[in-house]
Amino acid sequence: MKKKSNSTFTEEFRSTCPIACVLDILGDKWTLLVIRDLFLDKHRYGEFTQSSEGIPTNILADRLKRLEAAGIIKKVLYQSSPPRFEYYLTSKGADLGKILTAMRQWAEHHVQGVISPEIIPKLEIRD
Amino acid sequence: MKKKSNSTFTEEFRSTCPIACVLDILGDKWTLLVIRDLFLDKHRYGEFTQSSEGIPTNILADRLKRLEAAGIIKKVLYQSSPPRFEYYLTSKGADLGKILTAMRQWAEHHVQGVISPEIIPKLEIRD
DNA sequence: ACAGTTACTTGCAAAATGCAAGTCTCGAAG
DNA sequence: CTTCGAGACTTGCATTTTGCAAGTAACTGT
Repeated sequence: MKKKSNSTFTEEFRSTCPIACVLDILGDKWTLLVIRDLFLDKHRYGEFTQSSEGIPTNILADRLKRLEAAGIIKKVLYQSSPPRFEYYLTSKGADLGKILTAMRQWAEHHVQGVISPEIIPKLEIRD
Repeated sequence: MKKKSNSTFTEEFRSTCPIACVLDILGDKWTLLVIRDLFLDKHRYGEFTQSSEGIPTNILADRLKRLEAAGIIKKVLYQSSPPRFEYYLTSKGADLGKILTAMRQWAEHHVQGVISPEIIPKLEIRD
């Protein structure tokens, strides 16, 4: 009897390689910048749009949806009329810090002209 | 007198943020998979095309060109008629190892079903 | 009643990606 | 010779993703 491939895995990911999987989740020009902003203590839609790279609002809305679906961020209601949300990293999302740190260090060594932001001492997580 | 902004920096990069710069260099679905393959001791065009994710050949050619232009990889002639090249990481490229390691570890913790490849003991670098 | 704020959504043009097929150079087989 | 096949790309075009501008919706403050 053939085992039915129930797996959403193959639908979501190109291969079982961990690098490929990570890229399928956040391998594009914008996703990690949203994550970066969360690490810089930004939490609201408007704050993300104000970052210097100028993310288009439709892309931002899409990325927030995907990141929430992936369990990397969480939407938290902060006002009920009209309903408004803040976005926070989950612990899964907070673990991306190591990737961002590795990127920052590489850029500091190898890309002339980068200016690294202050590191936020304690990060708020919502699971 | 206004200083003329000679800087290719602003043409190449969206902002001075190190994360944004790294993403401008390798923030897409394929670039880091080519880098991964180099870390797995693959060096020829044909080897890259055979990886399980199935990179389209036009994309591969384009990424190799960009990575070479960015000083992350180096083309090395291994046969002269017809001229054939192998691609090697430069030391700048080899420093991306920390980013890949961080990604691998995140995936091992947070993505069910990934299968990590063996790590190649000593990596050949060509500067 | 009306302007302003926040958080999106929609429509469409432009760019990037993906697939198949084609090219070019040479080495070896017949 | 002539053809065949391998390796490394390139080209053409369809599909998908991105980017920009404008629009919408639910309030709040004046």
